[in-house]
Amino acid sequence: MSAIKYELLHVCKQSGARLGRLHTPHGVIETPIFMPVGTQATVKTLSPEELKMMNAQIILSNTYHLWLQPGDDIIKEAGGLHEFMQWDRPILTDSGGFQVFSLSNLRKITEEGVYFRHHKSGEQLFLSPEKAIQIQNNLGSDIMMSFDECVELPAEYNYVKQSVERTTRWAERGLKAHKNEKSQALFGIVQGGDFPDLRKMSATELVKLDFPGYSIGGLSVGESKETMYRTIEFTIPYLPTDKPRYLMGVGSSDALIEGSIRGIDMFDCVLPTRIARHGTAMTSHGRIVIKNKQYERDFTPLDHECECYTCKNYTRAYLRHLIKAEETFGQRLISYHNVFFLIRLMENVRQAIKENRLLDYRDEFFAKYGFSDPTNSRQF
RNA sequence: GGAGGGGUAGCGAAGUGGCUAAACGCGGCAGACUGUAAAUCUGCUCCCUGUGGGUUCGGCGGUUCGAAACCGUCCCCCUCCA
Repeated sequence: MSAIKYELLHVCKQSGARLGRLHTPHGVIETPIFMPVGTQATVKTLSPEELKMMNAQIILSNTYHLWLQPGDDIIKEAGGLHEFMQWDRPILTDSGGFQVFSLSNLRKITEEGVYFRHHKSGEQLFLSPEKAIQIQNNLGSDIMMSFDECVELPAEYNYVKQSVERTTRWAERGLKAHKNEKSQALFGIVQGGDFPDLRKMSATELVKLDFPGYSIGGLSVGESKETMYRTIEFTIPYLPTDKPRYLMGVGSSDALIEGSIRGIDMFDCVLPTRIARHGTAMTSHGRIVIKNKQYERDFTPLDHECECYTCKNYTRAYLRHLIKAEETFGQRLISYHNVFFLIRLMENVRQAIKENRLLDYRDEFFAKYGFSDPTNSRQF
């Protein structure tokens, strides 16, 4: 009895993309979907009300960060993460596996788990597959991730092979440690770098363990878009069609569309909120760096075709001013717009799947975006 | 009127004979950002431009092989005493 249930509603006749519904303890989400990231129990600068206004259906949070601060025991005592942060819709938590990658110079991997050195205090920390599950059980997320190693690309075949085997063993250990199977679903994470046989091995071994959903990890970590798409293509066939597939850490608009076409159901990414804070907006006509001088006297909206709160009320000149003056309101307005933009994009993708025209939609979107070279991610 | 301190690139501020077109900070202009060590990081910022050239350190005139730095003089600013 799994805590979640995936319902495949329709397959796009033109592209093969999947339209679905994922039933979770905190509600139903429509897939393919983009999940905004709220690492420290908040999507940076945005309130739960604002996320609801833009129709965010599920958000992501992080085991590693909440374990260190404020501590998962405190969140459990608060009544769980939903209650603690006042978000009553579904939450997915990452396991800390990405921190094995992003904090690579501060950690040491062993079979038992990973030793981290706290980046500020220098304190010695240890995270294991069991510990990651226990923390997520305390957080009470709807969907939890197995503790994995996210390997940087390019990588040595032999290293990736032993890493994948270890990640699979860790997944099995996590499954055994999981206490709340009825209220929380645990996903397995497929690794294997850009090697077809290792991805196959990873996927088939995890599928044997019968997880309620599968993530594809280890992508968007330095490889080309071409490699990423190819890797998705040769991984997906080994995943069951009656379970959700989650492509971890991917959130540029082109990759959301291309991923959906290849059968991905869920995406998450810090990109929209991070670049917003740094003064860049995603628009239907391409990325614009709002802090650039050319917008100094531009009294038009960020995106003429956008209906978000920011675009309905404020000008580029004002947003540029706020960002340059380091006013947090500017970061909020652009974060709001960027997340809205990706959520709306996925609504359009779902509609296109329903109408069996996702490939046409992709071409229209790319043409308008000013996208000419599909291997050049910089335009997104 | 007397005593002292100071004038360096858009601003602040190092530098007191060659390694200085001149540290550093700010500002400015660009770029990056993909399961968030990220309101962060990187580059450029006298002029023309090729890893080449041309003009600079208040003005003018000297000393020296060589000066932003030493000397003379003029201009301007600040502090204290009258």
